[in-house]
Amino acid sequence: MQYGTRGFGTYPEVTKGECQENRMKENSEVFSMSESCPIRNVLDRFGDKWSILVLLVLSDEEKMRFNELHKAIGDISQKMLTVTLRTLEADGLVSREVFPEIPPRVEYRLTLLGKSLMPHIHGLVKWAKDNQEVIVSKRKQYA
Amino acid sequence: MQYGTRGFGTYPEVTKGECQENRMKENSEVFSMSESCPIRNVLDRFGDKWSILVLLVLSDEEKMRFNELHKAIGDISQKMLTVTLRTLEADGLVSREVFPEIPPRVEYRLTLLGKSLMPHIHGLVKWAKDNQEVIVSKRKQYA
DNA sequence: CGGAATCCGCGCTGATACTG
DNA sequence: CAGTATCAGCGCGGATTCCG
Repeated sequence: MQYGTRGFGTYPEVTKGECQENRMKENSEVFSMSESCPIRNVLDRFGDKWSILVLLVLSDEEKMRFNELHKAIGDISQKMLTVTLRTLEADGLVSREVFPEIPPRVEYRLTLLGKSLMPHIHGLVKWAKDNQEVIVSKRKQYA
Repeated sequence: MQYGTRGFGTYPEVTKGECQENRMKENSEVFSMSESCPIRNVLDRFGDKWSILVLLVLSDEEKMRFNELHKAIGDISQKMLTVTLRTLEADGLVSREVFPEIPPRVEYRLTLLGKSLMPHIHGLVKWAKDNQEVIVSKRKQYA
């Protein structure tokens, strides 16, 4: 089992590197910007195991209940679904509405901010779909 | 330190869920497709800590040597840079050319496949740049 | 210069049990 | 139904050392 398969693990104080200016040249798009770069601060949020999947599933329906999401994704644990949703909510990408009923009902939906992100996610997914076979085969060839 | 900050950790046999059909509705874009979905198989590769950053840096120059990449990224360890580059190479996104000289010289560059991915990455980065302040502030508000 | 190899700690993840 | 709480384990990532 070589590395690179996935994932993180430890992650102590590494990001203190404040994105290191990244000295992007004329291509510009200077990342640094004061204390923290968007790549580390924002994109890392989708580097977790489930965020993108949750966003994709949510983008298919106007609103979804907790268990709808759970079934739609399938192999996510309750805990991680909760954690992922909370994070997305904290970032303002997903809204959470609790209905004071019994049994409880909670509806999740994308916020406007969340919706504004989706085109880019879908672009990435389309690329992934278009190229996954090539990539998988290359991956096998690779000694 | 609450969860959601980042990262993975253990990751044993989870992906066996073969993307669970994901029953995408009329919005279509059926993911499943036989044995594995592109999201899990391809996008997960960029969920690691460095891949996107390496691709971005590489997209700025036609070719880069190992230590150029190392300096450009700044706070990546040699090991992780090597691992990341090897993975990207295995996936066919980056090419690696070794020059039989002393001292050794190795040049990395994006392949055509890698270049075809960049527009989507840049789209994501632009979104992140445009919205990072909002997100960071929302994150702070969130109790 | 550009790695390879090794060791090891930290914290995310999943499982399980419990609750209003 | 929609969570919360607790816990243990494992694998990622960093640091270090060595090499051609």
